[in-house]
Amino acid sequence: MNAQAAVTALAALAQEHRLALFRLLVQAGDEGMAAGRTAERLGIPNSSLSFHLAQLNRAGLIRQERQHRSIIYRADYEAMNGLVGYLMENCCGGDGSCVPASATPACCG
Amino acid sequence: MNAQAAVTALAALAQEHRLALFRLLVQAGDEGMAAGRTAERLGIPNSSLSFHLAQLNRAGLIRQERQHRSIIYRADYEAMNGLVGYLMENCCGGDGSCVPASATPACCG
DNA sequence: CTGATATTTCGATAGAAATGGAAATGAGGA
DNA sequence: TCCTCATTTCCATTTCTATCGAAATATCAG
Repeated sequence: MNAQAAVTALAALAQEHRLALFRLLVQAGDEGMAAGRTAERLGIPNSSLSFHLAQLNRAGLIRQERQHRSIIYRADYEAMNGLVGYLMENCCGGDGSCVPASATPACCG
Repeated sequence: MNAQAAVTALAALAQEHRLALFRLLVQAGDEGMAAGRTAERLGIPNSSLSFHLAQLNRAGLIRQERQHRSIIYRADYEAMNGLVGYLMENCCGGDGSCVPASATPACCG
């Protein structure tokens, strides 16, 4: 994770619909969710949703996979963990007095 | 942490200079850093820096305290932890199969 | 091939955010 | 009080972003 990638990821998340979308996928887990289904759940037009999915994808926060006629989206947990780690990097001077390395945040890792 | 607050916080971090600024303060720890000193470190004009500090402050990610003629800024670790927790909330369906509650990310908490 | 379904691309409009110099504000020292 | 230092506010300009209907693309079933 570098500054540029982190800014891109944070910008992708810094929008009402995209944040809801990402959390929806985080909570959906391995199973993921089809694009159309997320549009239903969030109540926004398909074209808007597609735009937001593209942003999250470009930021590396989600992955897509075609399944029959649908495209299934999944959260990329590794990317999320990397972003969180970047924010907390060397917290309080990085002398280890603050957070033990073992407590580094990680989901599904 | 709610969606609105999270979007505000993420938007505050989704900018090259503000992200660098926030990480600088995270790494500075309890001691914090004066506004002018952060401008020096980041090499940006005071007026720009002040704008960015205000954004982070409005988002609740940093705190300020006057000390003599300077204003010392500090990262708000609790806010950061709250934001991270919000992103990971109910990860993978929230059945606990993914992240044990004890591994919830936390810095200085 | 034809029709149906799922998703993305296009395009125009409207709104929000970053920038930095100059001036204003606020606090402390002599 | 007067001066200096630290920080913020103001302002105009420029650039980036969200929105969503309509049309285009892609996959599959029959």
